[in-house]
Amino acid sequence: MTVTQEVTFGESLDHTECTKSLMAIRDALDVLNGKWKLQIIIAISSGQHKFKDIERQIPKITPRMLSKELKSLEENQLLKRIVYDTLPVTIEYKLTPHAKTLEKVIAELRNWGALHRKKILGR
Amino acid sequence: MTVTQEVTFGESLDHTECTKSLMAIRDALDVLNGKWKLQIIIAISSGQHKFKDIERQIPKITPRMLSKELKSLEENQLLKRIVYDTLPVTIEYKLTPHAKTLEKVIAELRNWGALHRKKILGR
DNA sequence: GTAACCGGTATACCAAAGTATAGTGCCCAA
DNA sequence: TTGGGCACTATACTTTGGTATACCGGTTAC
Repeated sequence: MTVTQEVTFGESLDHTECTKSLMAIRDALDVLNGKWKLQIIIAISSGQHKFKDIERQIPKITPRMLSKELKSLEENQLLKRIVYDTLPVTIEYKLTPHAKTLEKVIAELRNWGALHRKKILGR
Repeated sequence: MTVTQEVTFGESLDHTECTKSLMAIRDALDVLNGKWKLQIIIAISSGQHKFKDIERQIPKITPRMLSKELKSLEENQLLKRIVYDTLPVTIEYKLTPHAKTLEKVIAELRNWGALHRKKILGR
């Protein structure tokens, strides 16, 4: 005998628990959101640490957006701006260990995104 | 002896692989993005299936946004709009099994979001 | 000295996302 | 018959996100 099972989402949570979860999820999404953040993270991860190098690696990004997004990522402690006391000063952007903790999230997003793509484009 | 380890992001990927991954991640983020989508999913998951009921459960949402977001979620096959041939017609929004597959992603986002919150607000 | 590179900032603009407010057509109950 | 609920849509507006273009001060290479 087959009955239509209600599709629910995780265990039901009481109101405050639910609000807390929602805030956490929003926080995570906000950190990753924006047209360029992921590409910047990838560029740095792939070995580009200088402003101009990152700019060159990401097609069409403007210095304004790069500057903005670097600041946002730094505020979120995903990267650190390091000033070397050379002449002229050199500046490097490096991912922090905290950025590393994003890996699992990103892997899940990638997996689901790929699954979703198949689903929508008709396997 | 301690050396500063380079923080990299997953295994390095070649360019096409990387672009594919990026697209998948973007797809996933886009599905969840928007101020109201998660709350709508939660409302439906928690048993509200009618337009007005969902609207009442989500404070401050306007019917315009609810309508838009429901359409977006339906396009992404996360929910289905079911029209019952009653008088007057009743309409119900139900999550699909595909929505269920989002659970792991959302759990990861929630976990990381909570971790991040602690990190930023100074444990 | 002047042209070019680095690491950005400033100003103006444009487009997407979200809000506010009102109104539609249908049904039903009093 | 009129007032209310349901499931929305329409129009106008504001806010946020992103683009385009130009420029800045300091440093080196010619």
